[in-house]
Amino acid sequence: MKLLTRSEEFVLLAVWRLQQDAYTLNIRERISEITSVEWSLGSIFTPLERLTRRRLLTSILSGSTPERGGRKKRIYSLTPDGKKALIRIHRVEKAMWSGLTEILIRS
Amino acid sequence: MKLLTRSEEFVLLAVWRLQQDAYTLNIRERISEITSVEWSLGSIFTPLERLTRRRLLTSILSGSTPERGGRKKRIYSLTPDGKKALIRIHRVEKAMWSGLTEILIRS
DNA sequence: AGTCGATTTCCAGAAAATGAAACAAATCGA
DNA sequence: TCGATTTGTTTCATTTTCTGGAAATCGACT
Repeated sequence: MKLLTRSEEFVLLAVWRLQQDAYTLNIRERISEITSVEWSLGSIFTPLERLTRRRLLTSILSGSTPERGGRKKRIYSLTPDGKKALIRIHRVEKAMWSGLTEILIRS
Repeated sequence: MKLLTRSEEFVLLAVWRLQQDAYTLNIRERISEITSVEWSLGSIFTPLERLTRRRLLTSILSGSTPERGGRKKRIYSLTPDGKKALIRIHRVEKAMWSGLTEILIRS
């Protein structure tokens, strides 16, 4: 199985963190905040779609909220495979950085 | 400035770790080992080229070794910008994972 | 010269990322 | 009720990256 790309990883992490608030616009905002980079809608929606197709994510259409413009949101959530993929990339990243962190940052 | 892609990150880390032994074939082997995934030559060479073009890496042609077939290797090394990029992605990853690591792995 | 082996470099097709625009549905106010 | 406004999703064309494999290099050996 392939490793997650960067945006796949970020999208999965944001979904995990946002729980029942995990819909496209929120996910994008969260990722933009944390990375200090502007992410366009396409850059979030494309991986969301792909991850759903591969069954690392599922989604349901929520009821609409009574705010102005508050239409139905598509709420995403992690599948067991999504969690596994996150755990795997986390392990690989850790191994890849092992021993280098302190040295690099001090140098 | 853009964030590093996954393969860019891995390539930079491998170069950093391998020091004077950081040439294409070695880099590929190292990354394949740690990730448990087969990386083709193209998958390593392409980011090496791109990172060099962007001045996150430099390279020199080493003297050849006296083994049979031992032609000159191209040895890569990190530039200050390369180190900065690594530090940056590390910070972002840390923020992105903050608080989630234990929960995810236990769940 | 010819062959072998280590290594680099090129290339074409596939996949992913990007930015912008189109589409949809709910609310509000005149 | 109708149009303007707001929140949200989806589509699309273009560019950038990734991928696997094949070709080109070049030193060493015979």
